[in-house]
Amino acid sequence: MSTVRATSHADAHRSTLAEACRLLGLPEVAGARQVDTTFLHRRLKAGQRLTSQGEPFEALYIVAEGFFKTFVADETGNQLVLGFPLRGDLVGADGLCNHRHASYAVALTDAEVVVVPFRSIAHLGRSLDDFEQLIYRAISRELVTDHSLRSLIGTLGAEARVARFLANFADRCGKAGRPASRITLPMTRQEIGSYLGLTLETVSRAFSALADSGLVRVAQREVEMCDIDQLRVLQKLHTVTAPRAGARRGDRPTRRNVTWVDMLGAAA
Amino acid sequence: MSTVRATSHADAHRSTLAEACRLLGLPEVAGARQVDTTFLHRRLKAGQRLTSQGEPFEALYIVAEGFFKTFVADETGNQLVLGFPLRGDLVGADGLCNHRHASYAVALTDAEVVVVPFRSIAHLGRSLDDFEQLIYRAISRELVTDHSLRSLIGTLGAEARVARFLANFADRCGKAGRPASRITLPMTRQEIGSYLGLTLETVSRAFSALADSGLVRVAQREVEMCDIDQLRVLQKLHTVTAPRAGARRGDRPTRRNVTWVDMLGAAA
DNA sequence: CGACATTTTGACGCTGGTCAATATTGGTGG
DNA sequence: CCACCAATATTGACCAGCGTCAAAATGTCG
Repeated sequence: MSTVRATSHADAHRSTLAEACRLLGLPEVAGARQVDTTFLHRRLKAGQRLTSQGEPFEALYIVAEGFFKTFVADETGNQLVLGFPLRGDLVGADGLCNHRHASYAVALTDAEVVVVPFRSIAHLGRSLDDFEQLIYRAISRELVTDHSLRSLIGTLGAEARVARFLANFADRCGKAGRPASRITLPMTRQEIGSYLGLTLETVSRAFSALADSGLVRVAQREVEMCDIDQLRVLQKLHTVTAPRAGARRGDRPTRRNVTWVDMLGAAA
Repeated sequence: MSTVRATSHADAHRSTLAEACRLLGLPEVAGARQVDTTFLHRRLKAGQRLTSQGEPFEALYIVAEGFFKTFVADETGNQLVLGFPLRGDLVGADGLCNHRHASYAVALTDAEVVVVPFRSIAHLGRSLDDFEQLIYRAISRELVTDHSLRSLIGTLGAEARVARFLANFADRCGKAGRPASRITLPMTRQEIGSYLGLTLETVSRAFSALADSGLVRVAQREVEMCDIDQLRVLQKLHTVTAPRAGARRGDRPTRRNVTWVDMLGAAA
């Protein structure tokens, strides 16, 4: 169940309403099976846009595979990252308000989404009143996650933000059916920084600090979570921590060339 | 719960669906006049709670009069302010997701809300399919405002945050039918700071700095906006220097974020 | 009038932004 | 296959914005 949802046979390009419920992680709506409505899928390659700020709102999207980033662009053109949707997340809900998308959504990897057309939202509810509740709850969940992010940015220090971001992202990867302990980040340090309200340098330093304290192993975008629970609760992690078992940084400059596989082998 | 009963007796006011639309500032739904459904009002005194984190979700609320603050409380008990809803704003949408309220809503002044019961959301849509769109758009608007706040906190300095907060709050007061140039803040400095991710001292200093530069006049909670447009676009205001268009904190040179432009171009 | 909450202002230190140099990766062409 | 280049990551040095601690001023309510 790693890739495309098993929509029976060859054409895997459509999803039933019941499958959409499971994908969202919400309890299946009553009577979903009687409805023969199916939703079209859409594939995107890395770098492709799904929505654009200001463009007419046509549909909601449920991520079925791959990673996205959503962001707004201010007047000067630089972007502020709002989130990193992955499998099971809703994309495009901010377009309902003015019938115009209020943010960009770009695929960070090859991806696939379930397309929920605006017409379906408007009319399917007439024949199936549980469907609307599904959408309500999905949008409402967006609000809740947004608020928890606000508490992250508003109160915590840089290292704690990065730590919780990693724990949160790993959890979501786990729920999406991927291994949660070893992840490959689909986004750059700059994008993480924009998301957390930090600069890319600070993010990089935070990664190093977390690695020094043994909570994670980092090699570029490959991250292994050594102590997820600690990451999740981390409030403060000062610079100079206790000497950790393992390689001390700085004693072998050229030893840095260890690959990701090498590190895993050495640890075992 | 008991408070509902307490205020529901006798002279409690009611609103029609069309009135709710006007209150929300959204285009009136077609066929709204044919429906005889009316929504009960509920009055609150200053300090009274409208929703509580964790309590069962029963209804959405549209603020008709007065000011609120919404906040979440972490494990240690101190609160993080999420927003300051006033007339026309939706309150309680984060409860749709898990049928439990995810935040507190407390009246900062004597207030009045329109109660939209959960049952109405679920069943009225059947008989009037435009009604659900009204709720969709109201919730979606919450998302959009949340995102704009994120950009505020993530990128701007303390004085710019306070300046834009004042401009934004004044605008909303204007839309709510109050004079926008002279407002009485219903919240404390600490609550503003929590909302903006700052300490109360920093908020106070920002007020003084803005007053020194002549953009506002501040006397405790009485604020007079002398130059709202300047406040709205303020990005940096160091000390007593004239407001010059300089680089904002957290900004990077334009050449460094060519990535998203490339992405947009490539994806088109 | 007195106790308390809120606000203002000051001094100091640390976190994190800024500038800068280097290392690593990935892609392209000779 | 290797040289070359752009994008990304890492690390260091510097310092300023904002949090922290502290005290005084102003406002509020009994």
